[in-house]
Amino acid sequence: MPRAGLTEDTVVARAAELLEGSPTAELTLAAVAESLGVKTPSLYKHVDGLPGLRRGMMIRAKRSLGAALARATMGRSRDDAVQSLAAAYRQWALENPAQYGLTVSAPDPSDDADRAASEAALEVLLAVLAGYDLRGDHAIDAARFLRSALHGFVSLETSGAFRLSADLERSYTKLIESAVVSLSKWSQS
Amino acid sequence: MPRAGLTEDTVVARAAELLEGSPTAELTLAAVAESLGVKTPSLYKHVDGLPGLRRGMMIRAKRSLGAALARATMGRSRDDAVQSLAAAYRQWALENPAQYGLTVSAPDPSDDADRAASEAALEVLLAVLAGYDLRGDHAIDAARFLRSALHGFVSLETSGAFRLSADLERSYTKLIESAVVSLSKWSQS
DNA sequence: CCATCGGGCTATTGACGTTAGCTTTACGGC
DNA sequence: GCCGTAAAGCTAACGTCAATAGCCCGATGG
Repeated sequence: MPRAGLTEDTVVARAAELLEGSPTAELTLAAVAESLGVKTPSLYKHVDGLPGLRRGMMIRAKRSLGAALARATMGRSRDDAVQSLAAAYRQWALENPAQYGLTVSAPDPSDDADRAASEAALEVLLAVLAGYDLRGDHAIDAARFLRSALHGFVSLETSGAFRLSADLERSYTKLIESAVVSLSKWSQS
Repeated sequence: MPRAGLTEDTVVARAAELLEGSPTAELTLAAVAESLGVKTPSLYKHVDGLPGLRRGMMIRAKRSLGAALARATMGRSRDDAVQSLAAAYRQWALENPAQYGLTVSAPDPSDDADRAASEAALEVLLAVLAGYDLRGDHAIDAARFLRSALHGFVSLETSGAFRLSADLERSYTKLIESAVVSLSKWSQS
């Protein structure tokens, strides 16, 4: 009998696929194992139980989102950068709706990998805001403002809370437009 | 042996308490039953299993939030109403952080009680926005905008995502201030 | 005082997470 | 090529929990 040849990455990746496949159903170790052609206890060789699997998926998702944001803002600044960041943020969430929720969870301060992934994503946002020359508390307020706007819209959209048929693209564009105006108004330069 | 004298309301209410008591731990029928001094199967006389319990908590939470918002906006209009609504929204979420997540879930169209509770809360927001005389798509965009801002901030705050020590009150106030400015700019009157 | 309704119980089943301990595969050193 | 070892995957077993079936008895109305 040949071996399955699993690694932590393959297990976590498959779990993420299953989660996207049926976002309503609860993710179970049994389902992941079966999908990999393996018995449940074997997963414990690669992942520290269900909590470990969830943690793996969370970090994976945060890294992926952070990378997408970084890609979107390279070579751009100010309003241009904010709009590109906002578009990438929403696009990633729509492509990975089930994983999006994982990216929001506050990082465990004692978990280095988690902290690093979370901070990397946050850095992108702060780098973009740096273009507006905001100092001290103003910078913090602006970061919270932008995060709230992005997360709020995307979270409501992916959870199906926007039920009217009106164009979501336009609503989002207007939201970002307004945010940009506010940022510019707060800007020192 | 005297009876416990349970009703659906007492069961759901106790479940909500337990959820607030330890938001991390998963809510279990066994825990609810034990907390009520009753065996697990007895709960099925009042609640349709775990899904039914969750549904009950969700509707309860939506109603409570909707009522708080309605109270906050009575006798107010425009910026005054928006600010009062925003404060009430955040306050409710901070007082019921674990239940807050339940209020966001999109209503099941086939569940009348759920739909009614969700729409009642939405009505409050629409009533407030009516003061700005927004027509058609503009009204929808504005509703989405305001909801996104409120939910985004509150959701990030209750999940512990804002880790810097800077004053959250001030950040929220500025967020709402900016939102109000945008609404006024879109207003026809 | 009795009949009925229903609230709470016991017993049981099945799914799942988790641990312990075994088997066997793959691989490095000789 | 051969062997020793680390680890991958397995079986067996246990505990927890959701859920269903069926019973008992407490409460209430006539």
